[in-house]
Amino acid sequence: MEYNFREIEKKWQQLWKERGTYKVEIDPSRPKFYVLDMFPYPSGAGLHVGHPLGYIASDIYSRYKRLCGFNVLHPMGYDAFGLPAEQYAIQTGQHPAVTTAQNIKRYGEQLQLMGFSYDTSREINTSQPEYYRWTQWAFLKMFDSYYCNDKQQARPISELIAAFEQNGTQGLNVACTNELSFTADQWKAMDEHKKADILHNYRIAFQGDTMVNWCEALGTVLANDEVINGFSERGGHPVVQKKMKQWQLRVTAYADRLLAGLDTIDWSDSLKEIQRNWIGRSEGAQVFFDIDGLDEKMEIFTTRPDTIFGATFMVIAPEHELVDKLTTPENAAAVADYLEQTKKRSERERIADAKRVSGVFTGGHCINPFNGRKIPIFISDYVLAGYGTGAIMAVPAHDSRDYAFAKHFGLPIIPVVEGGDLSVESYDAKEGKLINSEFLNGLDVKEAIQKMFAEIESRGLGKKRVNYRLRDAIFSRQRYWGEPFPIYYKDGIATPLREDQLPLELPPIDDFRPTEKGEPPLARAKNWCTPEGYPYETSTMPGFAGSSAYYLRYMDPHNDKGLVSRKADEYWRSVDLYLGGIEHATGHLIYSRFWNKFLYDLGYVVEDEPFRKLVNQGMIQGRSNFVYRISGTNKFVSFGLKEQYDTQPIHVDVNIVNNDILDLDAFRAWRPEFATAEFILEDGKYVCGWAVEKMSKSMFNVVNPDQIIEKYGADTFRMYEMFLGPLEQSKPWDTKGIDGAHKFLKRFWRLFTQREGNFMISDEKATPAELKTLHKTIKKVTEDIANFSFNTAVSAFMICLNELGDCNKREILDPLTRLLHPFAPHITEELWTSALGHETSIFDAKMPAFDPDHLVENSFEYPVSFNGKLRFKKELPLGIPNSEIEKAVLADDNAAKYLDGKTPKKIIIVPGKIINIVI
RNA sequence: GCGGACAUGGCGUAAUUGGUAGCCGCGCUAGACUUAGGAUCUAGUGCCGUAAGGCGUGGGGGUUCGAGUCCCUUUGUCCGCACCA
Repeated sequence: MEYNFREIEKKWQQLWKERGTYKVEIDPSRPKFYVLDMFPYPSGAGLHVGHPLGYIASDIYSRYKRLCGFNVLHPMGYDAFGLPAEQYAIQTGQHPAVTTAQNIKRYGEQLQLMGFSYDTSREINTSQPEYYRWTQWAFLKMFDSYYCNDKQQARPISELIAAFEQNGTQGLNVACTNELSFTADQWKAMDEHKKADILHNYRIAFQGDTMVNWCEALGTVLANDEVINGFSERGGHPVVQKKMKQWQLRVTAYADRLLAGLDTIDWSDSLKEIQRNWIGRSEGAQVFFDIDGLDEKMEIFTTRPDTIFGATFMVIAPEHELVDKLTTPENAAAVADYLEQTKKRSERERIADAKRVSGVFTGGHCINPFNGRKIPIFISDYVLAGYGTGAIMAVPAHDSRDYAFAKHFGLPIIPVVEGGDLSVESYDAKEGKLINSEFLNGLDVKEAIQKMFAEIESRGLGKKRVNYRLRDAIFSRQRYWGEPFPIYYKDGIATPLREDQLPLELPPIDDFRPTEKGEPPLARAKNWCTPEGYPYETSTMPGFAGSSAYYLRYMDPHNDKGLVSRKADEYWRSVDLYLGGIEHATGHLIYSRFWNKFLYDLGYVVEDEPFRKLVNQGMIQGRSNFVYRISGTNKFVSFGLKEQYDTQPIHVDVNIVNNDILDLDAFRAWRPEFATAEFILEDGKYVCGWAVEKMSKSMFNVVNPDQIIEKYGADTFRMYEMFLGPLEQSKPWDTKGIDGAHKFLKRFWRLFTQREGNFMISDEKATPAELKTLHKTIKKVTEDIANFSFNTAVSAFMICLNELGDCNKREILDPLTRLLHPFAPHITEELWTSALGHETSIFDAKMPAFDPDHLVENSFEYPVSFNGKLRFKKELPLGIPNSEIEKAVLADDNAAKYLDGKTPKKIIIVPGKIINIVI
């Protein structure tokens, strides 16, 4: 009986569906385990072989945990709002909802083919009102909250209003955009507009002016992580800086907790490091400098207050608010000119000539508060408006950027730390003795920094302060295909809807472009206003909104009373294993943690961190094939001979190439222009060249899982993807090699059917050797799954079959089938019921237990070839003490010769063998 | 520039975590069965050498009885951040 994978896989996928095999419910009698994949954005191209890598790994883990007795939640869904569907709609007029639904259907079919154990009754789709209602709900909660630094917690905004009425801003320690100061009376005297404005300064979801990444081609703003080197992540369009009023989320309020939380979760060090860098915490001092001739002070941030005696000038960002006041009439023209110049330079250009020094003198001066010296104030775009206070004290002797600036403008350079050669470059190191610094002289840098913190505070010049690189998340997009904000404008004041008015559904429109006035497409919607006629917000939420709390929704996907019920949340708690790509390190994985912590503060969820363990699967790249056309002809020369001709490489569809050998007929049929192609072969074959590239249609290197499954079956596909290499590693897809995995399954099948061609299982007792092989495999595979080392687990199965020969004993095959099930669910399910005769699904079986008794080595050998002098091989029974082994070694003739009368210093013994004898 | 990861046969990789380097698979070679095989099975396959033997984990150095593994140095590849004060 042949291994008919097509029939078997179809049969079981059907049965699983009918029986609802993978449906899970809360079950307090069993421990829970939550395994989640980062849900896909359903693109029009469908899945290629790279996408399922993580899904296969998580499915293996889910099934394994289930077989270990856990109640496993393993859901899947779709991140369905997003730019590509909208871009497609602009081009074709097709409503994004329509194309998205089509794509989801296609994805669902493809996923189904791979035999995943998803509870499909929990499937979610972020673009459906039943789902995004809760995204809007969370937004309302954020709008209605501020962050209290003392309590380290989000609190209702009403508390803050009460505090303002009592004491104004007196004694306030809360997260805010700008430090404001007013009394209770002033607060009470403000009108509604003013109060609303002030509150935006404190809300966790708030509106405010900010420099944004504006993408003209897409007609929308983008978050920092959506911009790559000045181009949009999606589409690769240029992005410029622009000041705009935008909805934002006060992620910065959580910076410290986001940082601290990293120590409590089981993520890779490299990923944690990326997040730490992204948050970019730095300790320093806020210092106020007097401005010569002005009443105001210049606030700066520095991590090196110890170098303040070396500050020979100040630099402010072009966008700094004091620019106008500082500029003296004689410098006005030059300053205006410079500002004009920097405005024109896009972010990209600024990055491109990061090394070019540019700047202009304002004419204004600051007074160094420690030595009273007057120092000039410059404007330069190397100081960023968005970081710190947008102003710095420049210490050219100990900061390379300040050094370059000082050299360029001929400014004085005063060393204040010993070391380095200032004629060549600045000395940036954080070590050495202080000089030229009055009371700091002789101190070590680290001591001096601490001393200065104290001095600055005691002299009332400023405070010790922590600064973050992390910015508040810009939360609005001038686009159609996203969640509408549950906000309307009453007399121009942003007003939230009530919770019972949710969801605010996305209205239908038929033209998806921005309006002529440059408003977002939603402005085209008819009656986009409340029943009273107040207009709704026309921008929509960004891509990360819907994916920030989706893991909570899976716990209780049909609840219409809340995002997740307390009961479901208390049972499922948080994701135990999260699988996905590293590309979400600074986007989704930050926002989700923020979102979860916010809900935690409000008491809606019980866990502070959403993803306990996270594994980043590598990316699967494409392996492109090339043919070599002899220039100006329709003749193609095989790879090995191409040097003899003048050729051009041409991408060829990898699906008509097998093991780098071109299928000539298929090639001629591929495209009309190749119908008459001629070939120069080597050894009768046309060998193609190859290269590793991104998997994409234009490279003709997309391998479709459907085709692989059609040819080899899902079980083979699953095993082969795992066998390809370590899960975390990126690697090119190469179909060649899949035969090995397929051969393994055929051999496995044959063990059950080898005699007569029908299933035939022997009830004979297994030999010790067979048991040893079985238990060795159980041990290895179990450990490998726990370590996410699926490639070595697959190897272990192959070794197991090599060792078993044609053993068809139940005592071996029954546990082996269970062990293999997570990897190859269809074939094992079939064999479990048909060949082994079990009545219940193998998915409800138990993982075989590993018994160390069967692993006992039966002999101790010491084949040693040491320095080419000592050679012997003896067998000793295992389990004897080391002293006995040593005695046996000393009694050996060859060893005696080698030792030549000397006593060995040490005999190095590891289980099963002697490694070395040291004289 | 800063931070991180990696480097092993023709290829993907493995190595009990400091203990016989190259497991498993692909590919290749030879053979068996077969009308045929892109099926199956057997044997071989790191490199040089007929062999004995020698050499081998990017290069150089070190620690150790012993290093793919640890340390220093160097080269190369990939990734993250990038004027972050």
